[in-house]
Amino acid sequence: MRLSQLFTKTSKTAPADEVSKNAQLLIQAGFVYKEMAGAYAYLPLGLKVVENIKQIVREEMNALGSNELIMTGLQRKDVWEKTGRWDDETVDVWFKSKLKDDTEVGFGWSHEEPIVEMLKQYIQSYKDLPVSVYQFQTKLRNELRAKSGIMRGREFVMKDMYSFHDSAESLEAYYNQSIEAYKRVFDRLGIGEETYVTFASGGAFTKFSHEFQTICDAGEDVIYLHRGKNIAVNEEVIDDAVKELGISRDELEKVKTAETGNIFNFGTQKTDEMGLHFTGQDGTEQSLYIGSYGIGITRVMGVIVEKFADERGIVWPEAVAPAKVYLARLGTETEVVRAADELYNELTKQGIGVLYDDREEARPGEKFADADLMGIPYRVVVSAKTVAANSYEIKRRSSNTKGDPELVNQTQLLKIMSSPI
RNA sequence: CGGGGUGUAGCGCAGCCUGGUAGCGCGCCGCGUUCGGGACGCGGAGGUCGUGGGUUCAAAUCCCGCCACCCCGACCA
Repeated sequence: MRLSQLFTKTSKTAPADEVSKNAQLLIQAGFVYKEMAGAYAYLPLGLKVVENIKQIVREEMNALGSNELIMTGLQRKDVWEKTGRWDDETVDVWFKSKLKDDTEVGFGWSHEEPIVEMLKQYIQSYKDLPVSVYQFQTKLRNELRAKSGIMRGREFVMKDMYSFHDSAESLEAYYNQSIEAYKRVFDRLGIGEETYVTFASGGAFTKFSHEFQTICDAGEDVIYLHRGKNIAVNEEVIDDAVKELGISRDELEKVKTAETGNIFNFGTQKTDEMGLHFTGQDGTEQSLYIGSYGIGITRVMGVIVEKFADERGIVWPEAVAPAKVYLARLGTETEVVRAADELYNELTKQGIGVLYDDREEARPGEKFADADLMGIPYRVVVSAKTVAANSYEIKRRSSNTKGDPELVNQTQLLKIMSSPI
């Protein structure tokens, strides 16, 4: 992508009405636009990040044998009434409206009930099971108060997966597989080491559910952590968990975290309430077991910004960055332009994402500052100097890599660029 | 939803206390000089001062209502 064609601009000043680091930087760098409190539009660069995160999640969900689909934003009242969750007293985040003929409809804050209802049409026999489906959906929740930028909004993108089984054992096996899949997701997103499978309140069927909690000061949760034993417990169930797991509270470290994912065993309650059954091998009607598995896509994006940003701006892990390299062209001399264009074409041809700063009016300092603010992993400079030396200058963005920019030839550059993430 | 704070140019702000021609920086447009870490000079454009009402000869400024945004708390199957 050429910056000269990108309509967004960076700003030297952070927006005054945002306090959270993620919203400030994402707005400053032109990744998101705030439409209203708790609702952000994703601009080209921000959208690229969202899509990169989604793609990683998609690959891992597909590897679990799950089927991607997309449910509707508008939802039926009667479907939710079956489980008593249409009631505003029970679910206090509903956005509701009416059709022209006065039929009440809800805006999807979750999709469990509609998916169960939908699957009644397709699941009748044990031969149809197990089934796993997932989607990336914009969830709409009428939160009393939006906060923390894109980490806690009224409109956000979530991956939600649901699995359906003919036995508790089948569900449990899949549940455990999904834990491993989630770990791979967070590893690939670059926050695996800081994300803990955490015991949390379970609900009707199991004593505990599992949350994926990422250490983050801007998060809303508090967990108790034993890094050595890799045990994490949400504050809300700490007393129960200490008893259950036979650990002492004193050996646990208290840390602030953001809930980036959660998985939940529903047992058969919801399918029974909604009348989703199957015929077993013995010809009798039996109850289905459901698991539900969420990952907050846009929240993950916010957490990544919060965790890695430094005083110069965002620092994206390579796997989610909107581009792998920021190509800064300094100068407008014919040979400089030619060299930069050629490199841009070559990198693009090789499938390497490039943000090409071909702006004629921007001075070097401005380009460097933008490269830093946008958090692109590599910065490559093409200038009269580098052309004369028949080389390119390359520098990593990440704050933990020290050292000045180095000059490399095209072969070396391409080798670095195509190296595994 | 309770408490607190803030709304003035695209962005960041001053002006309000003490009413009297709406200002600064960044950004934007034009010309010139510059050109490796957000350059400089000259010229220029851009404003329902959140909104509705009230007081006054006169309101960005004083009073009342409303709206929006932010923070703390509560809430977060």
